[in-house]
Amino acid sequence: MCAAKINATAASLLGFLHDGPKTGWDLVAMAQERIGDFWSITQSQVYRELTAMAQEGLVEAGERGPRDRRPYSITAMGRQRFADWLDEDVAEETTRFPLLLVVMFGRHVPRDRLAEVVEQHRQIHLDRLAGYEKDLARGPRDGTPDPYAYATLDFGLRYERAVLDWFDALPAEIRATEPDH
Amino acid sequence: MCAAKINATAASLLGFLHDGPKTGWDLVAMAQERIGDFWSITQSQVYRELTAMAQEGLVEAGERGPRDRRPYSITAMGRQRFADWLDEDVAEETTRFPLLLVVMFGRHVPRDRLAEVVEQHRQIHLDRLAGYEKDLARGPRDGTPDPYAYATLDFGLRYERAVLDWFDALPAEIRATEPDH
DNA sequence: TACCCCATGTAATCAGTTACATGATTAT
DNA sequence: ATAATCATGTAACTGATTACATGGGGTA
Repeated sequence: MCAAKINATAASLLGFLHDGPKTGWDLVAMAQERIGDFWSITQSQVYRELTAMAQEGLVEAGERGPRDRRPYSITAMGRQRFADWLDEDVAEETTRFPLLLVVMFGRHVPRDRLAEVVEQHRQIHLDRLAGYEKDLARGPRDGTPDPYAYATLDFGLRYERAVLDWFDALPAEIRATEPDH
Repeated sequence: MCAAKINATAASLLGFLHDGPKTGWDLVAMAQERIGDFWSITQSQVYRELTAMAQEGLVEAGERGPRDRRPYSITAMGRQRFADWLDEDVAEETTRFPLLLVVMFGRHVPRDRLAEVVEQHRQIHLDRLAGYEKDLARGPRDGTPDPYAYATLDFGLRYERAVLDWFDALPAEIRATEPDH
């Protein structure tokens, strides 16, 4: 009942808790901001993992503060388990890209509809790229450069640029609406 | 109890069934080959979805053939539901990239370990790119060019190239092992 | 006082993964 | 005969998502 492997979501929470106690609410916001672009976490998960980790002794709940805020801090066991997680094999990324499904089944999709969907998603990626570029321009949150955070941002930038290049290279069958005449 | 929304996995199966009856086994292989790179499907899921869709009347099970092969064919209702699915909003892609978590928490990772993990994954992406390039060189499976399949392959190529460029641009703190002297 | 945001938590469901059990057919 | 592969299916579990319920605290 002790050395159960933790999952990446729980590990992330432990990672954030290295910087000091945080409430579930804080962790949700923090995860959204710092890893939300490549690791989605919901509020439900956070509270569940915190409860579970508290039971295992990886984190400790502190006194409830105003508005029922309950800060959790990481324990020595929690640090150990986080280090263990870092020592395990790192899984490959999983991508599930519904748009590519629609494209693959493109011959069953009315041409105008396909072009519409494609254009919608191109816009999404344009917006995401713009967001990343704004983050880049703003620089590190606390002024001190963090090569690790920068590297993940750089990934986002390169990814979105690659996706946009892909959109631009799509053939007319997929990208353009039927000429009307 | 009728118009329940189908999920993307079920929709994909319906998509494949447009080309004629297929068994669960066939569908697993087909999905792996044609959409496996951006939509993972397990054998368990396929059989479960087929059973469920049969109950809803979206597919019909045929006679069992040799080796208990049981071909499913799509029904009119199935075609309709597939078309409905194509008409819904297409969800954004979800990416879960454990390596980026490790990088983000890089300051808690021993330097050599970090470099090791990074190198392992660079190799994975090199291999994937090589695989895609081979697919590209081989051309369409049945000789007839398919712009839709080509577009998804093109995505894979661009994605892997972008990831590799990212690896190459990583700073020494992340990519290089400690110089020993 | 009324309203909005902060904050925690539960319930229900859906989706995905792993592992296993079973038997048929083909090839050696 | 036996091993490998084809083929279907179930069980158990883990993880992720959505929706909802509850109440505190600050502000207009």
